[in-house]
Amino acid sequence: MEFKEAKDQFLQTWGALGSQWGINKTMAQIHALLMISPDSLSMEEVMEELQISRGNASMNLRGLIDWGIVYKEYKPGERKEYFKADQDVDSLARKIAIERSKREIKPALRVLADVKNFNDNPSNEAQKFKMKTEELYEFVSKADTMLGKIVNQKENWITKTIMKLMS
Amino acid sequence: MEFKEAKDQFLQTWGALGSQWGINKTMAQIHALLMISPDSLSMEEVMEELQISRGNASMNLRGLIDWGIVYKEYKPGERKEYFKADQDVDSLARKIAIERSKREIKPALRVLADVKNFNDNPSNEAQKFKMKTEELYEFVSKADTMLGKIVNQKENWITKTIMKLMS
DNA sequence: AATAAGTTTCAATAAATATTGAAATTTTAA
DNA sequence: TTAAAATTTCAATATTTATTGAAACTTATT
Repeated sequence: MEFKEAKDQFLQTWGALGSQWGINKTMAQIHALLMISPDSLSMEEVMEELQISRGNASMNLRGLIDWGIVYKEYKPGERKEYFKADQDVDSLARKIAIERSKREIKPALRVLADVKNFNDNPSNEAQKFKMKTEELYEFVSKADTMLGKIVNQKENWITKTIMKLMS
Repeated sequence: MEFKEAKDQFLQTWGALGSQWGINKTMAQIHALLMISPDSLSMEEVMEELQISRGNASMNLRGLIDWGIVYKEYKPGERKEYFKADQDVDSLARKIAIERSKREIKPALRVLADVKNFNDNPSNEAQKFKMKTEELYEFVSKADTMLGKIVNQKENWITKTIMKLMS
């Protein structure tokens, strides 16, 4: 396989993976592109490489900056902005995990906490509901804690986690 | 909050959570509904409760059965089919994890394994690409292993994992 | 074997999401 | 200031994904 071909396939695959794990396709692709680029890239270069519009590039670059995984860079004597990705693979995963917990899991937990305390009602159906929602609340809550624990170990968290799980 | 209201809100929330974690909204809602129901439900009942069409109910029930988290039940003297969910919360999460690994992570890994061995090329860009794709391959591969380890502990895997991560 | 009850399929449609492109805005250099 | 360069915004459009509903099919009953 030639380099150009390999690169394109990589960008496609990483985009698809990203869109399945909570960040959209273009965002994942831009991030991937910046990751593998030796130098920081201008918006033009990103547009060109991924064949996307200016608006799309602008919005998704901002998105990545909001997520804290891409940074702006200014080159001396140059007017335009350049972008570079956080070089650390782990930090991408960590930030996705944190963000998803905040945006999805925590809000869902609040609702679960709420509904499991509905005005009591002695019917069989209501009793089972209470039981199950309590169980689900516990489960989601534990899963969220687990995610936090995995991801908050400072470095090499995947390796560390696997090690601990060996025992 | 009244029971009916609590139930509806629960079904909504669980559906939203599901759709963010790789199973579609209706599927997650049907599963949730079956989980909290004391008795198994007919397709009619599912349609009625969630206000969805027959086709939708049929396809998503089949999907849940394919995933192995919902079962058909036949009541003596009754012609229609009834459905009940696996009562175990853990098994839902376990099956989602297994399925996602199989459908998304493993295929992506195959591509990564492939592209990182492109026909070598001494340019700076190509060298960095090689380095990063190798790194990403390692990362995804470890993450997949970790997911497998977490989920393959037989019972109480979340609790066990949290315990191990405490040390 | 005919018919009614129940289920599945799938083309058509709707809903949700992502992308474009050009006008409006902001920034910088002369 | 002014004007060119760069970026952002957002209504229009395209794409993707989910849902409907009715015809086709399957299964059970008489």
